Amino acid sequence: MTGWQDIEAEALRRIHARAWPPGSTIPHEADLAKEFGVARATVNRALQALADAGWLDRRRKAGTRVALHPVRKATFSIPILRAEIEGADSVYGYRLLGRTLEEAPAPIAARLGVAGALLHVTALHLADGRPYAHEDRWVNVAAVPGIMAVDLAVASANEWLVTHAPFVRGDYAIGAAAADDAMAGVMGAAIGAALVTVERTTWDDTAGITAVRITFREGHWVRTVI
Amino acid sequence: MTGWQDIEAEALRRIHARAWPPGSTIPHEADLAKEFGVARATVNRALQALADAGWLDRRRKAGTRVALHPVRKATFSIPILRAEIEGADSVYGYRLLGRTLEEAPAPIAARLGVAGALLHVTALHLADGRPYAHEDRWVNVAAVPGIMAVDLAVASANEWLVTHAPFVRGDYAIGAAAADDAMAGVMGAAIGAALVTVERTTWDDTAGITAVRITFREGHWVRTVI
DNA sequence: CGCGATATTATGTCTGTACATATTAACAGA
DNA sequence: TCTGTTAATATGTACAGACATAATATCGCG
Repeated sequence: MTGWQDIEAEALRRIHARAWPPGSTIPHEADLAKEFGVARATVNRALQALADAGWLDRRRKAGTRVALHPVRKATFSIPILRAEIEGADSVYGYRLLGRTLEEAPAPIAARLGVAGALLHVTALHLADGRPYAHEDRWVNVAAVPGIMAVDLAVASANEWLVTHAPFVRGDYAIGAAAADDAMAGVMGAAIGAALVTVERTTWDDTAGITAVRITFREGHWVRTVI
Repeated sequence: MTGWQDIEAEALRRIHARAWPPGSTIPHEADLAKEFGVARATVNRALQALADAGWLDRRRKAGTRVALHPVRKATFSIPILRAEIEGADSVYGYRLLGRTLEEAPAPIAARLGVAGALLHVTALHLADGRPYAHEDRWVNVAAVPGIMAVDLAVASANEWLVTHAPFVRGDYAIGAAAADDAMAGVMGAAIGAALVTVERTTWDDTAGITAVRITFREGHWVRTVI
């Protein structure tokens, strides 16, 4: 019982065992430092980690309280589709379906905060030669002009953007959409099948970068651990 | 430029500005400490936060490298449905549809690691009197026997479990399901509508606690910021 | 008893030093 | 030139002490 990670684990055990019940104030850092025979800074480090994870609420002077309802979080990594497909031991494939410079629908233009023509890219991502995800993307070429020189028949817009267009904020949503004729056709799904759909928009310091809608194959689930 | 948060912000600015490009090693902590006129521990604290957020990879001796592809994470809070509905300024309502003690389907029994009868609860969560989410839940009564005494006609199983059954791990998945006759009827959705479906299973130290499937109303999206 | 001012105090942060650990660099020998 | 051993070193951690900040406790007065 010497390191901050040991102390973190013991504190978490006491929370789970209800020795420190939800809503209650736990012993002070100085007291816990005495109990464990370590420096106060070491206790502080351990409790900081638990607070970051949502188990504790901490305020100067007010003390440290076990969160009443620990806000449980589910964290999904936003993978590059290639990594996701290859990570499942499948062979990744990519097919560009369309690439135009055109005005985006009003909601997307509003979201990206741009007027004028955007690069519109549609593509298919394959796993073992079969459709895995359909991508429908709008890119603000004023923000990332370099993409105009990229051969999107061989490399997906996302893979290029990940390395050339760092974003400072984004939004992300998961929904469900019924496959219409076109989507059912391109994805090899039943007409009307419920497909997981992800929408993501990213911004850099000054402008919207890209808005994308990804529609996954029938039966796809987005999974994580809590 | 004195506190660890200032240093964190400046480091992040350099990452975004590509002064420290992806894959490259950044200056050593000791050097940055000299540059900023602070203690090395202060630089360490700032870089730790950036590493926790995924911007940096750090190894003893090897130094600190800007993540090649920062793994972006989307973090969703797993709210109590009442809080979610009330948080959207709607009136929360709850209706118990069914409560039985019976054997669970094999996959669920396997997942919870239990044999024998489980408490099976179905319920409807309402927003402004209209269906918001349908809940289909299995509870391992051997793990949480107290639930047998709970009047689930007035309080949802989840609200009781949150305060009485802390879990130490869980899994979480978001998918899409087409509304069949029964679901369309109870949710007031079109038959065949694509509905966002969440499945969650939680375990305590020794056993599975509960497995739940929540089907949201038509048009529901799970949203967060990156 | 209630309110405002002051004192106290628990967490947040910073510093400097020391030691631990994992990784890279350097060196010697085959 | 390659391999194994040793040395050097950058981050990880711990300690002790100090100061800052925000919140609670205490005290005095009307």
